[in-house]
Amino acid sequence: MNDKPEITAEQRAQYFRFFNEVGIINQLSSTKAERVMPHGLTMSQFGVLNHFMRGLPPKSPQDLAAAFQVTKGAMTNTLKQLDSKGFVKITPSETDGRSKIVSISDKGRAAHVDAQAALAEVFQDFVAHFSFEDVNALIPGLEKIRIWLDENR
Amino acid sequence: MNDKPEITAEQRAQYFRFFNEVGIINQLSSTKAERVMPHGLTMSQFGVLNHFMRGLPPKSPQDLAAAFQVTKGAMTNTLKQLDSKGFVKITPSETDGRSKIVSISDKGRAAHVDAQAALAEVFQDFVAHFSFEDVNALIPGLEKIRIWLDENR
DNA sequence: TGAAAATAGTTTAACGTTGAACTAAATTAG
DNA sequence: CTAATTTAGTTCAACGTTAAACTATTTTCA
Repeated sequence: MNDKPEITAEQRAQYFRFFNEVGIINQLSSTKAERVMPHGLTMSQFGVLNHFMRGLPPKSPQDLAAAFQVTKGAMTNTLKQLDSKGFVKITPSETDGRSKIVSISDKGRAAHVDAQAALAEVFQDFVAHFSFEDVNALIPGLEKIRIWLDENR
Repeated sequence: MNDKPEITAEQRAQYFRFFNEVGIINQLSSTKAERVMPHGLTMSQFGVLNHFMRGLPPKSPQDLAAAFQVTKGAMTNTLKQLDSKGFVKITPSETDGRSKIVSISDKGRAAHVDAQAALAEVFQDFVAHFSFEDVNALIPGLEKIRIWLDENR
């Protein structure tokens, strides 16, 4: 009938299963983490702080949205809350009147330390059950899939 | 200072990275899939139909919530919409006055066929880029982590 | 058997997300 | 140069989720 690559029903079920597992892991882990987060931080907010704490330079909201693969609207929302807590500095770009530059503040750095500690507590058990090698082995495969999904959305 | 298992900052970053990749994959894939879904089906709704199409017997909302690892409230919401579309039958349990029994309807079966076809279209490219073996290799690791997270929420 | 505890399901508020509509500024082309 | 297009950011409605409060049953056990 057609010459497209065919897969069996069992294989299709396994592909589906992959996305199912990913969905449940995401749901359970972020709920678990957010429950212990200090300063009312969400994982999205923590992600932005974490980004800058990794030594990355100030970025525009647009660049942050791209880095985290969320819409501009979602990033506006996240940044608004970080700003209201004084955890980031947002200044207008000097070279582009449409754009802004986001960087982390000292208060944000302190909050990140607290959040990191809270997360470490939660991940204690996880780390005890899943070795670094176990988790690390999964990352290249996940990364390839994530990149492809990003390029083909 | 303490005798808990210590991990390096680099290792902690990799653990964090794992959950990051999972989060992005989940977000991108479900948005992509939901965009082409027929009958206004969400992935949650499709999941329930799919569950029954795999030949599994009728179940209570509670059992479905457990199977999909969502709260009872979320499952109430999903079932309400499937019911309003006539895709499931919901009848009171005959042995327990608190409980109900959910099963798929003929209309639901037909909708699932349509949805499966729409998904197949979307996954066409994905399947072409990621072999069954690639994806399959990730599942046992993900499953172990999902089970642990479920048991330790 | 009767009171207390557990369980099934619903409802509601709060939240983060998408997608679309919108404003304002910058870039591109005729 | 000016008009059309693109880009950065905001706002808003819709949606699915959690958590918590609630009703109605069932189970436990003293």
